[in-house]
Amino acid sequence: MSPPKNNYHHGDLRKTLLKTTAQMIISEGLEKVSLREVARRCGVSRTAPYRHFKNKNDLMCAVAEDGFKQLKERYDQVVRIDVTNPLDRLKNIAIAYVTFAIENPGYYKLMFGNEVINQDRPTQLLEAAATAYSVLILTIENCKLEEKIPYEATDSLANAAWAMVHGLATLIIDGQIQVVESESPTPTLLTDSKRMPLKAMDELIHYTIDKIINGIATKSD
Amino acid sequence: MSPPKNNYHHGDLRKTLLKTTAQMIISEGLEKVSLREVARRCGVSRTAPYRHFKNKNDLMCAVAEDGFKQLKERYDQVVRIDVTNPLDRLKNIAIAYVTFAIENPGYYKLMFGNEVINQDRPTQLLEAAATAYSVLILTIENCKLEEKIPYEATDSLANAAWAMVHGLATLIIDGQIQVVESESPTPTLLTDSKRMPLKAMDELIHYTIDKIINGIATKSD
DNA sequence: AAATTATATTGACAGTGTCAACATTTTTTT
DNA sequence: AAAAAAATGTTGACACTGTCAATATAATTT
Repeated sequence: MSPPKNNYHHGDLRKTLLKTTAQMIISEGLEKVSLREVARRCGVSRTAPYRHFKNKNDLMCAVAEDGFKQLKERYDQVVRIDVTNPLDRLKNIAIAYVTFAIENPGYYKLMFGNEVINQDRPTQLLEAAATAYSVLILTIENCKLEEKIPYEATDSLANAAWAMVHGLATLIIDGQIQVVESESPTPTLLTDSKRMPLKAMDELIHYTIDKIINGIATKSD
Repeated sequence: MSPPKNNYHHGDLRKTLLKTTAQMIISEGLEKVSLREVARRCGVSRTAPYRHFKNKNDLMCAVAEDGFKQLKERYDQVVRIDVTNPLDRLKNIAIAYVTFAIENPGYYKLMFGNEVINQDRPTQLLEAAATAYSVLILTIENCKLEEKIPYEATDSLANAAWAMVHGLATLIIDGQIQVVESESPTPTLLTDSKRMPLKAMDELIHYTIDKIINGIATKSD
């Protein structure tokens, strides 16, 4: 109620914990996030977070939930764009997905990996994930209606499409396909094919997504 | 030289450490592997491993190297199989890749993630990875020669193919696409599309790989 | 036999997540 | 308004982790 506060009770710790964790993921990286360090940065003791979250997993799940909402936001922006061919919308969704991963690698690993978050995920998180996923489902269903995609099970199509863009995203953010500034001046090994300049990286993304859409749009048998 | 040994010097610790680490990855899971526990199981003190490996990263890299050799072995087995259409060989490679990941999730995450292994990987590891990768390269080049794949840059084609199967593999082993025993009796949420019986999982793998091959085999523009 | 090298050990430090026990503040109930 | 209850925060402790320095022992070389 009164602004100065007694300084024992923080006042809005839950929100501050979430914000601080998000900032740490963005600037320091997901693996650097520790409950103790987050608490430290909130100016609070090591165990204070336990009054607002069951444990670290619980806190991270809440952050991941927000991540899915952000991703959904991007999807919505894409869906608003008019397209003549619904496959273009599917392609735009794919690009938005990979772009999100590249711009928020920490968030992405948190949301789609299970190194930080374990398997018991709260309903809210599952719902946020499902909500984002539903955009893909709807987009695919629309493609089917306009006969741009074979009339196969939407779930299978969605899983396949998801798997493919997920692979592209993770390979890039895990540094398996490396981005370098210019043409690599030191051709050391055969692994050079995985190191490529920024422009080439962008080309690879579009190239791969084209292949993905092609694959999805082709009947499989 | 003499079999009984003095029991202070282990005798063959390096090899034992590698074997024990591999066993732990397989039975306990990658994230459960700690240097101290490995040492414990080898009946040796916490810091003994440091006489044989620079640090934990170095040990894990050596294990990962072996993983790439195992993967290469599987590729070689696949390549020995005769096919009329070279695309079938590419498909078999893809299946071998995903199967390896599902059967050895710990190894796979070690090899293709960067949670355990950091970015400075020894040359030997890079070489083992490149050797396995070269099988994919050769298979693709063969497809191009027989005009089953458009004549685009092999690197781009390989990266695209790799990304797609990598996504399928990681989604499965990270439990994002769940395997359940029977038809799920409790239809809780929309997320049900991701939980599927074992047979369906196998079908999804083949289905997705078909899509991937289709995509690769289609000219992109 | 002596010196050197390889190998293994204990002690220590700075981290981590999480629990129990305790303190303080806020809210609710009497 | 006073008392009880609930919410929120703190310190101490435990069992882990990776890694370093200093030390001890065994094997090898000189």
